[in-house]
Amino acid sequence: MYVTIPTVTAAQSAFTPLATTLPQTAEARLKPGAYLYYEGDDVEWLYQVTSGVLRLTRLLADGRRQVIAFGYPGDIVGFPSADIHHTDCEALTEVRLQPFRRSALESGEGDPKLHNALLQAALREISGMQDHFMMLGRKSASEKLASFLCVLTERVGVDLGAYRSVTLPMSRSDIADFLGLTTETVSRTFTQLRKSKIIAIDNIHTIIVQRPTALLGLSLGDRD
Amino acid sequence: MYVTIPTVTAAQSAFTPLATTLPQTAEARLKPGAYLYYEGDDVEWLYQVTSGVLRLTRLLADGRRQVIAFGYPGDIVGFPSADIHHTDCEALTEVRLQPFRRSALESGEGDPKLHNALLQAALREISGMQDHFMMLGRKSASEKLASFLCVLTERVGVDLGAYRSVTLPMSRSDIADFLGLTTETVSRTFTQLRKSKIIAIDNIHTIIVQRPTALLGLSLGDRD
DNA sequence: GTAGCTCTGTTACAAATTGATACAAAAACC
DNA sequence: GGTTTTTGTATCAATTTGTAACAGAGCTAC
Repeated sequence: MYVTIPTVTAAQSAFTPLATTLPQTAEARLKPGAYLYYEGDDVEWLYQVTSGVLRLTRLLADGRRQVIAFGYPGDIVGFPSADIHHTDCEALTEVRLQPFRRSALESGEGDPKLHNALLQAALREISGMQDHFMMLGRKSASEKLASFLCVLTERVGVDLGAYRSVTLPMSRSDIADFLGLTTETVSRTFTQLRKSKIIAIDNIHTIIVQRPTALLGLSLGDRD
Repeated sequence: MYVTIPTVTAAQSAFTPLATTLPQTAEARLKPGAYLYYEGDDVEWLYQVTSGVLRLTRLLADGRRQVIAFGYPGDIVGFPSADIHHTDCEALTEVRLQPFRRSALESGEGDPKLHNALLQAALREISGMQDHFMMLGRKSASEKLASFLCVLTERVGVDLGAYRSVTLPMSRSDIADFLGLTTETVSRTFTQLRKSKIIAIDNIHTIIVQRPTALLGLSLGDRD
């Protein structure tokens, strides 16, 4: 899951199971904190998230960390490069996954439809990452956090009548490492959004969006 | 072309023409300033850069710009998502290109080897972009510019005996928009590198790397 | 060729944003 | 329930940006 232009991203990423005519491999399950794979591991499987949330990270030698993506239902994770994984992948919640053999992407023998679905997912991944470049390189702290909350709200938010609620299973430092900020800046920006009554913080992992239009405006760069 | 860990990136990206048993489509040529495609165009072709340099950009509604990548010899550009291009692509120099029909990537009929080569290029693209996330999100201005110069030096630098020279066909603002900085910061950082005798600036588009090891150190986060 | 113009790049200084540090409060974990 | 970890907030510092002035390269017209 990547973030820049909330409405566009949200629309295309609804959960659709990948089409295949073959019998599916049995579903995999992960408990919170469990790792699906590590950077450097050989790639044997790709996975489509069925339920729950994954976190993909990369580390620099000096300990700096970048969260590459969060894996939400419908997302495909585990694309190989030179046969190996290039991120760590950890479950943030209970996660259910549909595994696909790497050969389903790379050889296409057996099931051309599945092959094409995985290829299209890889191409969508490239486009989504390009969006995220814009976010990391050119957006301010408040634009970044507003974009993040907008996309999550549209994609996995719950309708509460007047408002909308969204659950954030990740920590503040996960959000910071995803958006290229420090945890303090994330915290400060949450507080600003709360004080301007755009959001309410029900508890640390539950945000109520009170003024979605204002949040969208902020994400697009309207001045506070 | 993406940038984070100089040595790794440089090694894998030497120019290798994609293997195909079919007759090749005639080479395409672009003059400096010519556009290969625009954001929103239908994708009919992918291209491998044979010689010259391309610049891929995305724009935000308010005019902010992100340079997504520079296309150097060996790079594949034009991966579609939802059938359309998601960046503008302009030639910075005279460019020669080998076109491949989009169907060579997507259907694979005709030439399985070419299909696989294009797929592997797409997967390398994903990994390269993940590297670049780290750069945009977690590196300082001097680390960014040092990384950029390191990668370019290794990939397209010219050996001058003791030193190494590299040509930068792009403008300072292109570099800024690639690294998520302002042109002033890029300019100031060039000056710092010059004053500390790590590089010399022969002319605006030609850099001499005098102390490659110091440059590599800077790119990895060693304190000035 | 060259005078004048435009665009790009450099530099200095002020301002703003973000980051670092410290500590209190809240939450999560045994 | 006590300990550890995470989060929030404040203050201060550092980095980066914004502004502005100027230098210089390249282009055009003459």
